[in-house]
Amino acid sequence: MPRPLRRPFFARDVHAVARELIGATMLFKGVGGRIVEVEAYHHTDPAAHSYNGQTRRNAVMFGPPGHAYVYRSYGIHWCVNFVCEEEGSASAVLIRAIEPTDGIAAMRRRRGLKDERLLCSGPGRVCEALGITGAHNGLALAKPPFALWPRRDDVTIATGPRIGITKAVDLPWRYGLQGSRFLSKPFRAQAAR
DNA sequence: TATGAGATCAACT
DNA sequence: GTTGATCTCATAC
Repeated sequence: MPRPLRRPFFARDVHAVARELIGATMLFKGVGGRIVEVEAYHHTDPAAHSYNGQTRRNAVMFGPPGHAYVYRSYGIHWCVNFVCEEEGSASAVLIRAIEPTDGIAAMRRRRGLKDERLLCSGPGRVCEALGITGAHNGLALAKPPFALWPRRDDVTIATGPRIGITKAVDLPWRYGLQGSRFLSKPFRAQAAR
């Protein structure tokens, strides 16, 4: 078994971390799977929550790397990020999609769905399927209930513009597993196939 | 396949 | 009062 991902893994450039998370395994209370889609956000990026400085909501982003930043999206959903770089850098990787491998029955129950493909194909869906809420904001990723493992296989990474934002819309900071059926949305090169 | 409405909360103007 | 790092369901084509 490979060593779990710990704080030094996250204390690096947010884009490097984002790329390396593709294919990595993420579990929450034993439920989860293979990360297939993420987006990178940096405090110099107008689309990032940390762009305009620290607030109560985004405080975790300004803290040490290797922690979970969970926020409410559109008043309805929860979305989880992994804090990266050094303390104060306020950069994070948004987890957008997972290929379910562990605890699929629990995910189906929480999501009220049969289709495995739709269990975790979007940031709000990931949190609902894994049971992540604002109560988990600020938790360390290196210990329970989180468990993270590096990828063991070779992957082809697709990049493209991020989804659902209105600022810095052209920056290609969305990263995904090329050809995965569990993406929230296909990448352009793949769609043109 | 594509577009639109509604749900609902915290930050910000 | 407006706006989102969203998702689901309904209706139209």
